[in-house]
Amino acid sequence: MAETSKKDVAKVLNEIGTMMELKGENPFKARAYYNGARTIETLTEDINSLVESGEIRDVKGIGEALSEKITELVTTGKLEYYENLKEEIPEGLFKMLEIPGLGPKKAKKIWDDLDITTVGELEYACQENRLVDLEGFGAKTQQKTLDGIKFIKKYQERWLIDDVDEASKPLLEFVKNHEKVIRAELAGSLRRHFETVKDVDIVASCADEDRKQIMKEFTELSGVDTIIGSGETKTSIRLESGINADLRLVSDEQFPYALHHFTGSKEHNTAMRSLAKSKDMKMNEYGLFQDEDTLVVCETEEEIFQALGLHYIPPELRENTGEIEYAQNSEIPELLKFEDIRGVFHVHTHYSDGVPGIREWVEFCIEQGYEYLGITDHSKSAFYANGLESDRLREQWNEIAKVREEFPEFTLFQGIESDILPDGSLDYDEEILAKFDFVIASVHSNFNLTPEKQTDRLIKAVQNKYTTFLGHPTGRLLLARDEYTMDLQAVIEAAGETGTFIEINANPRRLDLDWRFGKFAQEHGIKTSINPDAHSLDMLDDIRYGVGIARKGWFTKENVVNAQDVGTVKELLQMKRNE
DNA sequence: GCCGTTTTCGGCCCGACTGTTTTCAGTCG
Repeated sequence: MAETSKKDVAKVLNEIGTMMELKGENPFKARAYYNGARTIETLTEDINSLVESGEIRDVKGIGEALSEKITELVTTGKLEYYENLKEEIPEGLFKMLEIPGLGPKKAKKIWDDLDITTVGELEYACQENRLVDLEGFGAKTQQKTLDGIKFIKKYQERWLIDDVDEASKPLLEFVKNHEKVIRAELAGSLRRHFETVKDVDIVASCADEDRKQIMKEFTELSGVDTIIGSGETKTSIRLESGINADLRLVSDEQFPYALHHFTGSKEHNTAMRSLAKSKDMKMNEYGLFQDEDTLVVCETEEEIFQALGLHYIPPELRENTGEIEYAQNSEIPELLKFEDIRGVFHVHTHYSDGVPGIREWVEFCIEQGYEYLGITDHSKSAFYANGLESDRLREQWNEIAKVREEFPEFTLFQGIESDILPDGSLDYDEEILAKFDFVIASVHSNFNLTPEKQTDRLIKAVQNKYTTFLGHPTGRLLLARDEYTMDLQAVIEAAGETGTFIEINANPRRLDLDWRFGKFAQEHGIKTSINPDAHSLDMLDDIRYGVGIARKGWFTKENVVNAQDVGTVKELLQMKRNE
């Protein structure tokens, strides 16, 4: 049977929702499909077993109709209802919805009245001035559509987190240090440490009379390419890098509510407003209100949560994946912090494809305040990365021995990033593997095996007694390549059973393990490690992004190997081999 | 289409902004 992943199911449900809107169905019906998609996407249980046992019907948000459709999809790999809908709706309409300012209603109108079904035809129709005559459309809408088409052609929608993070720093510094600004914070998906980010969001408070001046100076900062829009409450700019940034100014009284609102996620906010409503309160970006319009005064975000009977929810957890229920029961765990990180695994040297030498790495780690380092160059199958054959391996081991003598206070672990071959074996024999203090096993080739074979491959790799860590488990390259198709949950379960750790690769292109599996992994006894996969000294700082993703995955310090002291780490690295 | 500690029917988060209108619909976050 072909394995249907949660992602596949969510994608189908989302598309059904969109198609319903394009057909002009009851919008709440469409929303039920969107909600269902999100629910499935964030399930921690295995969808196949939920369907098999019929428990899928008990999941909140999945009713009679959705459970039947999901069951058909999972058991047969197809869904007739969806196939039929797709017959009705032209594919190009989906692309049309990516145009800013163009939603399902307008797309439907364009399709119905002009019989246009692709972005290309739409562009042509705008140039021929044919949109202006449509009911509810006008000259401005037509021009905006044309601009929007240009925009999606020219700019990508999302950025890697490090690019936006860098772009945000001078902006935030300017706003925070502005003499007229009272408080300022980052908001948006950057504050939530989402793996990709759309733009920089900054929320700040000031006196009403100072708004104009602050906004003006914000648009005049160096690096600003275009002013997209500027009012007294919101200013949007585009930086020379192509990244957009929004500054919102509110009164200091409104600041905590605005900060919470613009931090999101949208789904978290929706759930929070529902909760407020159930307590006869109303929540929006200006405040939390009871008895119609009496403000529940809160100085900070913490107090807003408190007013709703909730434990504080860190921004990283605000994805509506159960954090509100946990907060109601005061079960939000103490998440990993950057300061907890005590050592580093997974760096490359010039022996394979890295830049620094071994001594250079050790000196830099000591300078950064770390207590230990585990070097991992590529193994012999990684020809593209100058992987180490056994003679060069011995050369490296000799140098490691020397450096260890030079720095007796620092612990240098001798590791390797071993390729997982297509059959699941590692690419050195046991005799050599036993000489490493630890092994990171990673897939670097043959990404397109069948899901069954890929899953078996990874399970066999984690079952190898020498595999200490599974490296970048999903294999995704953000904004560039999807994850391998396989059953990651089965791999995580196998890792849990064998005492294998799973890294969080902190490289901003990877951020892998995907945070969505963090809770599931911990429930299966998995420890992680925040590994920079650094090829140069400056990449060591990527650990920050890895910590963000670990927090997003609900990881606590105790489940993070490189947050432990060196004595504990030595024991952890030996544990699996001694069994 | 989903849901229910006042409900199995009648709701379903909220407000700004834009552009189209002359009181509102659609889009967005």
